[in-house]
Amino acid sequence: MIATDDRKTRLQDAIARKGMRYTKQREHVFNILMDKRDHPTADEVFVRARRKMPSISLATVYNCLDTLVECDLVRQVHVERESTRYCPNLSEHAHFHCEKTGQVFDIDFPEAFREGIISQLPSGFEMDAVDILIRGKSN
Amino acid sequence: MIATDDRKTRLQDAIARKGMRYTKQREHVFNILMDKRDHPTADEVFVRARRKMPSISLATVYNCLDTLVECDLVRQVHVERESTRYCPNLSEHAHFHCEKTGQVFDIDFPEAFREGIISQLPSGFEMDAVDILIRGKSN
DNA sequence: CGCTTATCTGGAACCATTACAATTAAAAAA
DNA sequence: TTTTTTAATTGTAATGGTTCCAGATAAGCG
Repeated sequence: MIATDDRKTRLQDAIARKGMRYTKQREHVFNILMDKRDHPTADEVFVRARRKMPSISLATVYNCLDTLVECDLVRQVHVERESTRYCPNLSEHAHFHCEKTGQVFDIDFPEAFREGIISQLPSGFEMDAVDILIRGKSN
Repeated sequence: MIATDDRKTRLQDAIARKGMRYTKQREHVFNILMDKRDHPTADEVFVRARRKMPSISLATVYNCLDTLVECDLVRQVHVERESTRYCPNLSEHAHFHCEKTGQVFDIDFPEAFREGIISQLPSGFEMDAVDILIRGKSN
């Protein structure tokens, strides 16, 4: 299908741009993140990956995830010191962590926020990125 | 001195309120955090603590820090998945993480921000707290 | 097709934190 | 004050997520 072709092309381009190699493992891990955008941990990705690729190793899953982050295709999400989660949503957004279920949700946040935060910085501080984690309960 | 007395009273009250016991170790660890508000890790607190109390153990430092968090006297600060840091600033603020030096700074943020974030939440989401981490370079 | 070298793999190593069991010491009771 | 109770401290072992390593495999260029 066209959507899947686009995805593959995007992955190929991003990897080529960094001078790295296209591998089945990288493609498979990327597809897992794109198919179910539920902020899985490396271990959860490993479990899903093995279903269609039983020979993949946990080390490779970590390697692939690092590569995807490096290629700006996915982002890491940190909740306290829990296992790192992975998020393929590249638009600027915050994360909501439900204290009851442990789930993580994407929350859009207005453009104005970024500016507001920057305007609050003392001189001499230069911002590269903001991570906003909202803790609470959903439903 | 009066300032130190106030501090001690505050610690005693907070601990008593939770029905816990006042110990030299807890007092010592609390003083370390209050004296130099530079967001130390448990290990850094351990190093400082041993200078005046050579017999204190790392396990105790972790226990004391947990207690202080429990008693709402200090807060944990998380930067990516690095070691947990501890912050005695209880007012609502963000943290700035300098990518060059690794230092963490407190950044005030306007009341309006909290409201703004809450107003952005879809219905069914209830916020307890927000953690804002600004990544960038200072000086 | 062959060659070079990045990537993959399984397992060992690492590091922050937690768990545990024995010892010590708050602080309540006598 | 002394005794008693039991929470807190201590040193060490265990845990869990992640990284490191060395050998095997496979991209992708010529």
